Amino acid sequence: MGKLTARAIVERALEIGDAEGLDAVTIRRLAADLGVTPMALYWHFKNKDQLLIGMADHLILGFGVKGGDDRPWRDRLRELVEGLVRVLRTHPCAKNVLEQVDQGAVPSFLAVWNEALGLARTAGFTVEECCLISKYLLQSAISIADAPVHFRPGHTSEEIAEIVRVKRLGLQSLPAEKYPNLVEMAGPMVAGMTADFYDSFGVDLVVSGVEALAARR
Amino acid sequence: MGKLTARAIVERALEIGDAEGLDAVTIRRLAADLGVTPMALYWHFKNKDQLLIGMADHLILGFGVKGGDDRPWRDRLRELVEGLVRVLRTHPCAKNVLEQVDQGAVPSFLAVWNEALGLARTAGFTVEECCLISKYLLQSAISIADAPVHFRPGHTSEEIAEIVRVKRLGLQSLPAEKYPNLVEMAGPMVAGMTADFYDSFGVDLVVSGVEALAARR
DNA sequence: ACCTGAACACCGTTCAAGT
DNA sequence: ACCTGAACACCGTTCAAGT
Repeated sequence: MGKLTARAIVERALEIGDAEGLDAVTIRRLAADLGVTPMALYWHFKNKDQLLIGMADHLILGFGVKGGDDRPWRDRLRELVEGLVRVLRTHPCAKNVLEQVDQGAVPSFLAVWNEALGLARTAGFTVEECCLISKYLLQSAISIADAPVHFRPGHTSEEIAEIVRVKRLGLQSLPAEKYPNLVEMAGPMVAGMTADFYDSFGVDLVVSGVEALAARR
Repeated sequence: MGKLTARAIVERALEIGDAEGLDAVTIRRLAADLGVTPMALYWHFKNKDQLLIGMADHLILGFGVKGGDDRPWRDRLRELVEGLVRVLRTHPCAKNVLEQVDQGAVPSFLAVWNEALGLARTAGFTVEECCLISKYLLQSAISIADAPVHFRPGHTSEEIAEIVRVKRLGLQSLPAEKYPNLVEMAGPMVAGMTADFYDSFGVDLVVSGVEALAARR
């Protein structure tokens, strides 16, 4: 039968987190799902923080950083952000996991960070600027990947439609004289767009900022 | 004596969160600090989520959104992001609070969001683009405001120096062949920079992206 | 209106013990 | 090496009751 391994634990934890939210990922609940005592998990992970780090690492491992090639840094930067967004997008709880974790303790995240640093460096920025830019790039990818309600798996389309409806009503019932733009754009705001739009326009937005500053020096 | 009011509760909660981290903000701990029974808080806030919303609202209330004036949207956009960053910077737990909260339930946050939407609209973006851009702008401001260790109040400079030292060692002891850039730049990476650098360069980065895309249409 | 007391169902985690 | 059992110190929250 499925042996209790660190990997199996992490994967089950991600399933729960994706389907029911990260709050549902509890040592006790997770153990019950795995048919095991809560304490059994402590043999594989020192504590819950380490489990979360394991989850974060597993998330990003799906995105293998391909090291140096000889294309211009703009292309490689765009590819990095696009790839990261695409991978994170497959897990609804990705943003939550990465927020709760000490990112410096996640090996696969460090690999991406290292790559971003290198790219910024070859773009000609100062060391301090590279630090800020690399952090900013990863953070932006995470927030862009944090999809609106629609893409969540594990929900029927009726459930999703209902969630969207409630959210839209919430915005539309706001005082229109205080938040005119929000009320007016409530529909599109809440509707979310296709993942493609997010990927291309969102990534454009982030990458363009870096390119603009690079061109300015 | 200081009466128990929603405002007093929120302010005490923010003090605890800033000084000891948001995890330390617990209904029971907060009540104890206020010299009151845990249940007393439930009269003023329906549950802990509402308390967090109150905290988030209090954070951003310090930043009054000044509505329409006639300057070009670029200037107003930059001012918006700068102002938001500056206000959030005063509270170490700001990012954490805003992450945990349903931002659509925070009135003062909605006001900023509404303003950002309007600015994006006058910049000539489509409705969908405005939605993405406004979310992105606020999210970026939050992440830029999330200062490196240095600015934290409530710590002596020795304590801060120690924290930085540990963090730097953590990076430097990484395998240099796997994360060459991280190891090399560990110093500046962890050192953090002056708030001014963050404010100007960070805000530049974000705003430049929007400007570049606006110019492209 | 505003607060307390006692209770409930949950947490993460430790520690000794089993195989 | 890998897992269990019992216990500890915490949570958020409800509900009835006090003033």
